[in-house]
Amino acid sequence: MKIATWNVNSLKVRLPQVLDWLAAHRPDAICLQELKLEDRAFPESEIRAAGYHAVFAGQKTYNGVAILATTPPDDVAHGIPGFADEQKRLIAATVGGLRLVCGYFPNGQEPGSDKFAYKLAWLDALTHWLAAEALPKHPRLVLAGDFNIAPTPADAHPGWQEGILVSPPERAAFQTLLDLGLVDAFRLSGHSEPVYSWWDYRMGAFRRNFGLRIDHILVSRPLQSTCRACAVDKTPRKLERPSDHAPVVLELDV
DNA sequence: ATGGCGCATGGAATGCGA
Repeated sequence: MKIATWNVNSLKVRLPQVLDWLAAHRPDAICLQELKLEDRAFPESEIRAAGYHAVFAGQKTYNGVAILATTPPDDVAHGIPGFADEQKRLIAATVGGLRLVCGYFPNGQEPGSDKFAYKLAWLDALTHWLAAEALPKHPRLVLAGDFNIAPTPADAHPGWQEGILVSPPERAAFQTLLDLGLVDAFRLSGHSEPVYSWWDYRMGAFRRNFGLRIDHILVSRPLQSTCRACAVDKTPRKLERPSDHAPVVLELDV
């Protein structure tokens, strides 16, 4: 099985690139973030024509998440139960016997800000829901998405080693997710070169590889031994009008 | 690196992302 995640930064703008990428890579499922469109504007027919079923939770202008799969996603759930939130940042569904949780984690703006507090509260709610409900109910679980956290210094360019996305509280929250028994699939294989999944549009960041690895696929422990390969596909980032994020792809022997 | 980009809204200038 092949599972991907991609923050597309507007599905309206990126739809042709998404359809091209799906045709080229044929993942069994893909988690999308930052749709930036309302549900009534979701391009369901185009995606269906490409051979994918879609479940989604969108809103105007910001956020929005979706799961696309070659088989119909089952048992669909929206949001973090018990965490009142108008921002559409989480959708979960069962695909091919795996529980997929697709998240667009808050950015946090800057440590100490209100948005940073929201980010930590969101992470705390996610962690408690995974521990108390999702993981016990679904031992074979995949948590994929734009985490907006570079977990270790190796996941951030040497010039970005403090501040938002790399701060100690954010990294502690990421570690708490790992402590639930989740495994960063990318880290299961060795990487000698730095690998990033996001580069700022400005200042030639992509050209200079001034990036961060903030898009992740975490798998529950029962799935760990099935992980064959996990990689970032930088190709779409080189296109005209790219998303600032690249897709991350995990191949599992399931 | 934060200015400089890109997207959405709305129809210019601003908020936001990371």
